[in-house]
Amino acid sequence: MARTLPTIPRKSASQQRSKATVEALLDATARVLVRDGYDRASTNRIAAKAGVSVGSLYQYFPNKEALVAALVARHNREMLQLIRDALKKVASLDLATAMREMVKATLDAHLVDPALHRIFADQVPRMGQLAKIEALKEETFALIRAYLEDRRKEIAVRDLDAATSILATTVEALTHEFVINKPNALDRDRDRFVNEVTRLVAGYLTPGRA
Amino acid sequence: MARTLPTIPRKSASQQRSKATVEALLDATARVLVRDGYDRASTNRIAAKAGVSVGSLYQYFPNKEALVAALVARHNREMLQLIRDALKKVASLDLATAMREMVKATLDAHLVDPALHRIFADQVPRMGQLAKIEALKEETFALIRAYLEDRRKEIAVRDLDAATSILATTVEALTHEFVINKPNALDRDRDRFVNEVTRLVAGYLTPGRA
Amino acid sequence: MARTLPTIPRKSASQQRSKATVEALLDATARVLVRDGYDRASTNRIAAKAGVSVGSLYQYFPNKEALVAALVARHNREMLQLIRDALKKVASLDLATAMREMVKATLDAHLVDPALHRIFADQVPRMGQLAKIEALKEETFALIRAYLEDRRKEIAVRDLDAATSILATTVEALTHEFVINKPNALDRDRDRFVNEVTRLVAGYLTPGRA
Amino acid sequence: MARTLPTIPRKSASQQRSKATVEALLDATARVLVRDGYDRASTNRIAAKAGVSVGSLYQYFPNKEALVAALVARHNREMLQLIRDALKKVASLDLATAMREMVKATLDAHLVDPALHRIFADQVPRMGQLAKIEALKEETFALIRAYLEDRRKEIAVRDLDAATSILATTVEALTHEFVINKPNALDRDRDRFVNEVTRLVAGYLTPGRA
DNA sequence: AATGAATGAGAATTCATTCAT
DNA sequence: AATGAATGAATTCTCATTCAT
Repeated sequence: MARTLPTIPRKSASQQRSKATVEALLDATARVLVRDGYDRASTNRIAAKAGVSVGSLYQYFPNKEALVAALVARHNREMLQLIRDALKKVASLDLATAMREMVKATLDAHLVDPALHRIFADQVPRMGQLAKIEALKEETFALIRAYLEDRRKEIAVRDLDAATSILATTVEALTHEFVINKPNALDRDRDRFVNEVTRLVAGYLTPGRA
Repeated sequence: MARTLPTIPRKSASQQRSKATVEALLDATARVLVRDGYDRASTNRIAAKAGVSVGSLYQYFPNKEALVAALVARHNREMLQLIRDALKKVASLDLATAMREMVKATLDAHLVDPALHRIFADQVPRMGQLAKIEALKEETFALIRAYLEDRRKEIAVRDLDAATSILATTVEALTHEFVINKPNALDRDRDRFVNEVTRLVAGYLTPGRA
Repeated sequence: MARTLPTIPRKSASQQRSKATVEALLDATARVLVRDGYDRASTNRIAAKAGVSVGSLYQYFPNKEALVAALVARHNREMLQLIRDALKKVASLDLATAMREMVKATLDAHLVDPALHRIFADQVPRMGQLAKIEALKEETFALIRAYLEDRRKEIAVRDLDAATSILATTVEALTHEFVINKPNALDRDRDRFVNEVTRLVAGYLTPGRA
Repeated sequence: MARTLPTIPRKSASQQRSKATVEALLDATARVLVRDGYDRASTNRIAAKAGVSVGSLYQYFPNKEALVAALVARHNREMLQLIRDALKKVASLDLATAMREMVKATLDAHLVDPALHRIFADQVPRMGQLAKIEALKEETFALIRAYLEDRRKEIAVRDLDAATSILATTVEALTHEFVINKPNALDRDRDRFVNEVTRLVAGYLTPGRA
């Protein structure tokens, strides 16, 4: 029997395969990290879980850090997408409403994969490449900052950079704290959390109004 | 006349020796962590830096985690002491002033040993015993909460627990963020940082007043 | 004509490699045990002697105990094979002759590698997995028991299990004692040893006949 | 108040104290061996259990092996005493009865401290000094041999040394096997065990009579 | 004599990474 | 490109023994 000739161009096929392998590896990394913790997440274990040989892992990632960094990046991209979408819709809204949407989006972002997020926060050392994967922060900063610029007149703070930092950090930290350490409070009353944080930051930007 | 009995108990000599060894080990751990990072901080390296044998290290700490945990605890205790002292003096002061003192104390606490603090934040995995040691922040919570209780009437937030969480988390996170990622801003204008954070939290507690 | 497919499966190469490594490790373990004793037989030393890295050792054996257990098992299997072969041929023979063959086979078994056998007896702690590996002597028990069952009528002992235990233990212990502690006696007069032990056990099974 | 002068001569006092310490150490060794196994029985642990400092342990025993050897020796002495007493009374008795008494005494000896005996058999490596502490065997051999000499005429074996070896080894091994691996059988029917073993060895010495 | 802190060689084991097939 | 066997440096931890007090 004649061997069937491949109908799909080789390159494309292998490109697709590559992509699938990379995704499988990232998925496996996430699962192993969550299940076993960072310290027990060896490259061999991850490759096995991905149904791929260690050799293949190193075909796509030069070292363990790069693998984890890629996963962090993917996770951040997913979170960022939510923030981006939310802030896109907010341009025309008043400050308080805009802040509320931002808080909600941040919360949604943190709920994308809380278990994985927790591992990143608690166990993955932020050093080397990992230290730099703060792209999430940077774009969030830029987005917020752009919105505030638009509303400059309504805002009581002169130094927009500082205000943006404070805003972003506060919302991020409070969301993180509650998602990680007080998930029950959120389950019970998500709206109250959003209200309070919104009030906190809105009050900061426009004192006296609240 | 009977031979004078030794007034200093026998044990004290070796007890002092023990204590010195433990201190040396903790100091060495701090130095090695800061210099080499968590991953390169092996027990042998730490013992060597402490001028002590590995055996001695394990005489006092059952494993590496316990050693680092003890250091974290010591560091936290030092930071906590500053917060405690500040809040002690604050009982009779008005809200805004009290908040300002709290922010200043938190900042001082973070400046006790920023390099070490950064290692803890970035590299030391929070698992096992380490996860629990954050419990020291429970005392901060209690202290703040007690103050707020006293001033309950002036405060616009009903749920004191939630308010305390938000307050503590916000001040801690902002301080951390600026100490770690924007040290220059602090060097340039520490007062402005304190002002802004104070305004943020005071505004949250007593809206309309600011 | 289509390219000839490789007749030898890909895997076989690496499978053979694996097998060779395992064999090399077991051989090295035996040699190191005999030369240096159990306590000095470190996994690193064994790996070195096998011309293999420690890592490979742990690829195939989860810990030192498993390695030694595998060696004990291999040794027992070799010994058992001799017993098995001997008892196979003995089914139709009379009791005294059968016992003699069993004694001879046991002696041969103990002479497979007396030095190694001595290490096992004297130095290898029988704990954990090792404790269970003596289970191989269960097959000896079963073989003997089956033979006795066949000859039940000629035997003066009612409880066959007890008789088998006594038989097996006696022959084993005497052989061990002489091989280990009185090798000269055996060198001088192997037949006398066989005669005496045979008489001992045959007399037990069929008193009055001897 | 005047210090009471010691009424008991110093030397004797400290000699008694020494003896007590040594006993405490041996007792502690036995308990730790049984509880934790040979590998986990460290000198520090033993000293602690004995209520004595490690330093003191080394005052009385030059090294760990000597300590264990002393314990083995003490245990053997206790066992031997039983054998000795039994064989003393047996001089005038006929072969079968004498053998029976010897088997019973051996069994009693093995029941002195079966747990400890098992540790010695299973876990304590017989090397160095330990290899030589077969004094038990040697004296037992001598005692049995002396008895057989007396009864030479009734015995069918010419080589008394060989016969003694076979006798001693057989009884010892069977007793050991049953005490260690078939304790239930003994609990149920101790007499049967004694009967069978007696018959085995008596039949060997005086064939045709049984 | 006793104490117990200190020692440090050495053991088991892991895991990121390489490379022959 | 994939495979997975092999590598070996590095790490944690133990424990018999010593010795200053």
